[in-house]
Amino acid sequence: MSEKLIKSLAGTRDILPWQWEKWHALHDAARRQFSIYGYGELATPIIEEAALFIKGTGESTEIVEKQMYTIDAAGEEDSGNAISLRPEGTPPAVRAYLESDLHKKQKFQKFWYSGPMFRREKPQKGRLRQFHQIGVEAIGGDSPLLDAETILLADAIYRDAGLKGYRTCINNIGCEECRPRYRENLRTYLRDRSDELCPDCVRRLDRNVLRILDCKNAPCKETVADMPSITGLLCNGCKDHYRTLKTVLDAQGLDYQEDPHLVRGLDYYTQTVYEIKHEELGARDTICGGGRYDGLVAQMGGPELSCVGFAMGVEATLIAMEAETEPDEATSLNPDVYVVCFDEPARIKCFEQLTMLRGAGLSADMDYEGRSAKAQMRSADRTGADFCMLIGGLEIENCEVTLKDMRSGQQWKAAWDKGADAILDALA
RNA sequence: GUGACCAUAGCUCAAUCGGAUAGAGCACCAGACUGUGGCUCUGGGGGCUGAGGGUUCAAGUCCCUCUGGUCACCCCA
Repeated sequence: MSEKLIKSLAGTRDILPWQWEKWHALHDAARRQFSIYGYGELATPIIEEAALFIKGTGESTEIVEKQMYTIDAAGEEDSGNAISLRPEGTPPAVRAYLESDLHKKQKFQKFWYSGPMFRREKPQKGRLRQFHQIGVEAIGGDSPLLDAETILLADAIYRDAGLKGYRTCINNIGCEECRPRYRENLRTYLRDRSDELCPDCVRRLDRNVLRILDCKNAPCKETVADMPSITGLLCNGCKDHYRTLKTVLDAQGLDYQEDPHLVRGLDYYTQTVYEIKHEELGARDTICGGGRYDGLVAQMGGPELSCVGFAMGVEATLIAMEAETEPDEATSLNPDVYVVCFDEPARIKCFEQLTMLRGAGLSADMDYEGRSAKAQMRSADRTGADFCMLIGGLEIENCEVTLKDMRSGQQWKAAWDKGADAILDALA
């Protein structure tokens, strides 16, 4: 073994058998709520044409510019066949919707998806290069009720999963009409005060003014705090949309807060944007982010359609869930029966009983390493077996098995072919 | 991508100023208990000190590079 061990790539993780419980708790909660809310499951490939994300996610976004894993499928430079590992789920969902002509059958569709996404960035806790998202896309509806529905859905999933210390922030960043107006407004306002801004924000003036709103530097925050918020500059349509959304959320009793400085990173968001944050996560505290993307479908060559959606970060959410609960023991398999072999000649007969137990639908296991009876009992105890079936020369001679209740310590005998029945009776 | 900090047994951590064979708890294995788990006691296996180079009589300890992680930034789930 002088070979050097190959390790997993930076920012990628294995999920080991005992780590699945929380993972499934979240996914099961999500599936329950998707069914209740009427969202259909959609799976799309992990690889897509790079152009899908360049057009969809946005050419100038950091994700597309620097973080996409892209290879040239034809093995040639500029062959036009570049394919990418998906960095996010929305463009593929829209692509699938358009490609399957679903909009011609029924314009309005609601989907959910879950799976791995890939972004080449510096790994950190809850921020991996292969990470997982659970997301929804409601395509073809412009009602603020739909915005409310997705927000309530995300909340329902978290409540169902037992998560507590999170808060929901919402904002409206304007439509194609009023956002450019606001952006210009913001730019002229801040340009006069550029000496108060950090170097990053000076750069943002031209590239992405809205991002200055959630800069973490104190001086920038102060400068921005005096700004007229976008809420006052929204067009009437956006104002109405936002007001209705809040009315609906209020009526549902959802605990949320307005954050006029909430801005999302992707280009395609319009109007409603929201984030769910968790207190345990530190600076990067968003566990779910979403909003409306009314221009995206048309931009990708489809009809003019309005959409809303969100994406939950699975790893980030799991960190939040783990922070809230006591670190519990590694989950064990808890078989119904563990078969213990007293002597070597009995081993094959033990396996015979093991198969019978399994055939009866009981979860059962045994030792395969030829260890002592004592060691086998320890294994039985550690895996959390409810019963042991003990077999040695004595039992085989008498054509019976010895059974032991691991909680009470009581032992009794059963006929060789009645072992499984005896366990089933004891379990009932 | 930028900056800072960190890396010692399966896990959590020790190791004085650069000094001798790198220790402890937990976990694991075995015995006490000859056909039986938990509790107790006793013993045992386990380490290229993340990898590679350098300084030195001497490196876990100092310097450089790499890898990985953590934190903040960029950005975002």
